[in-house]
Amino acid sequence: MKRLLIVDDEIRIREMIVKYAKYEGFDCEEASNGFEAVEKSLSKDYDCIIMDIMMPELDGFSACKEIRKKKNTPIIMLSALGEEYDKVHGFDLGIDDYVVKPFSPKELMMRINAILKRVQGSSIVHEQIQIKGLLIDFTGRIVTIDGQKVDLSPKEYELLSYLIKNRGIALTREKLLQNVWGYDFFGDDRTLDTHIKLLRRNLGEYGQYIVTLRGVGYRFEKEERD
Amino acid sequence: MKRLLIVDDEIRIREMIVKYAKYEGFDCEEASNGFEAVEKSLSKDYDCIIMDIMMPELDGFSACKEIRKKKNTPIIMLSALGEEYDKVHGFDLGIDDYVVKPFSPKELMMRINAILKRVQGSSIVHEQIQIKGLLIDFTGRIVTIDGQKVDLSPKEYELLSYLIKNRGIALTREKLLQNVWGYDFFGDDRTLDTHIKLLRRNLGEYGQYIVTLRGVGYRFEKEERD
DNA sequence: ATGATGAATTCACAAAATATTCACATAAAA
DNA sequence: TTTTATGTGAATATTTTGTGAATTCATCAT
Repeated sequence: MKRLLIVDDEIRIREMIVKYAKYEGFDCEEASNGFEAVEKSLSKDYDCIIMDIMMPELDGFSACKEIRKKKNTPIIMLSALGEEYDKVHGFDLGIDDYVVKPFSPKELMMRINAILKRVQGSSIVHEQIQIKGLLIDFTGRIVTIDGQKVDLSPKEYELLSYLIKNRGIALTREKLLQNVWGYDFFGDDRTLDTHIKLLRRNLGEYGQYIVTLRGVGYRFEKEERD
Repeated sequence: MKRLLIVDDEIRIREMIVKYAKYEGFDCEEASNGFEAVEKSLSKDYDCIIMDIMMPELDGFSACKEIRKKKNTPIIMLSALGEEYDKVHGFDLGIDDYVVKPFSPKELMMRINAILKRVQGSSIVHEQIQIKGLLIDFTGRIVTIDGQKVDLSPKEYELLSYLIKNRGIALTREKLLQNVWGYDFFGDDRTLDTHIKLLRRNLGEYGQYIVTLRGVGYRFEKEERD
């Protein structure tokens, strides 16, 4: 039986979803804020998480980000109409789908089923990007160089991911900080440099692919055609 | 139009796939064994390769390995039921997806489309302007002359950007200083000239495109130039 | 709780790269 | 020719990044 985690601060919404989900044969658990959601989802394996964006304590985006650090559980976001549309649409956080409130329970169930089917069918398919000998496996969160695993810290991995997913594009320092650190980073100027340094070191020869754009930021060099 | 390479020793399977793929708007080529597949895929750029595992001469895995030495073309493997173990093994070789035989053509098409979408995911449209051999890619912040990267300092790049975006238009020194430097530049008279000099030097033959308008400023020549 | 461990961040400089200035050469207008 | 504006190389100033060594944080096992 498929197990879902329903996250929303409004109990009425949770109950509504749970009711329909049970009817569809799902096993449901609930959480009323982001913290609970992160906690539960990391301690147990759910087949899918349905989570609201606006919540007290910890919002849906942040919770999603936290969960993604450790797990790949599919996540469907519930967003109020017009709320942070670009962010949801931006997909930076690894959201699998989103449903706009108010939604019909039927619609939501369809989305859940679609995702479960998709995930099932391709659960072994690893989303990955390869640049010559450098392979980033996003599904497994593994980076290898010529087949040898490279040990990266979480931040280094996040940074590399973002750079590589946007390879060939000039990324400003601000953009990098916003996307890898968060929308509220006000730390030291050298934090980014330091991580770039560590990343370059760990990537060995591939470190050169990270080119610095003076006065702007960095860019991961796109592989030239063969 | 997307180009596929279909590799299978059974002609009936190939034909079946080709038929559906053409219907979906793909351009198809075929190979009946691993050797042919390697040969073809290295001499041409395909958007995706669909390849059977069990084949005479050279099996799918070995062919995949060979291809990966040179190219990163997405590969979808076709595996007979019961080759489960091989699947996992296959992913280490850089296979992008697999489909179990017997499969529905629709399923295969979906996988192909999914992969093409994924691979092209990062290829967002780059805003760029080309003047003969001189290409300015604003998205990547890269300037190339006949495909060769040109190394420009931030100011040089900004200056070139502004000139080129306003090519064919006479730009006063004042306007250039205001737009490239800022509304509060009160430096030396020679600052602009010096940067123009450096820029011209770095642009080689294309330096001539920056024409000086005595008593006024500069203009980036629109097209013709002898 | 406590300490050990590894990661993230900060800090103070070092090292580059870039920008600006200056004195003078050159080239175009008057 | 004289005047005026632009081009240039070299010296100097400024800005931006890179780096190693703390320091702080967070996590985990004891």
